[in-house]
Amino acid sequence: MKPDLTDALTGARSLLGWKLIHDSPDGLTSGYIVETESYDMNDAASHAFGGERVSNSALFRPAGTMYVYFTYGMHYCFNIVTGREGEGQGVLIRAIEPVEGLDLMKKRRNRQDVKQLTNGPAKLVQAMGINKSFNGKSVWQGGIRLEPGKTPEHITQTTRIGISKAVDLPWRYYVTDSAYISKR
DNA sequence: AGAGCGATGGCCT
DNA sequence: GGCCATCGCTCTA
Repeated sequence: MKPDLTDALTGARSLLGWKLIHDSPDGLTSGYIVETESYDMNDAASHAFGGERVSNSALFRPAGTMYVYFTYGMHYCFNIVTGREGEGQGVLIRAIEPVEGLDLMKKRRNRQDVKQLTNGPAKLVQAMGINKSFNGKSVWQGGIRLEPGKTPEHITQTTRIGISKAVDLPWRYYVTDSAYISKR
């Protein structure tokens, strides 16, 4: 059983509710995906805009490839590639609801408040122990993986966060009732 | 509740 | 040199 990663829009919606799991040497952490954003190659806000380069090449691999990038000099963010190889599209995972490994998440984040552990793209990456070494690898082959979670009751669609181009595209999705999203 | 801002480094022009 | 798909702290209200 897999989420529908046919394209970035479908993928962003389909991934909501799926359980993201990282079985690391330090322990297992997991959470339900509650907030996502779509990006594609024809989208000026996307890292894929302008075509493939060394830094964004993972985005041009097959659906299910992970794209992990470094930004603001200190943070990493995590995407799941959608579409076909060469299309340069994907879904940014912006927030998850913590499920397993809460103590480990607190330690990695150096925060105790459960609602502050994973309610942002760089926060969940830190809490889950995701790093650059996963860039280019696939969610279908171990390490970080997806399992069916719980189907969201209601989904809100709105504009994306933290971008300066294509700001009006409503390509952000979140589980309406979730207490673990980055922004309402 | 919301605005402002510093941290910090890779990448593009 | 300037820009970032961010975060957490501080200040004002």
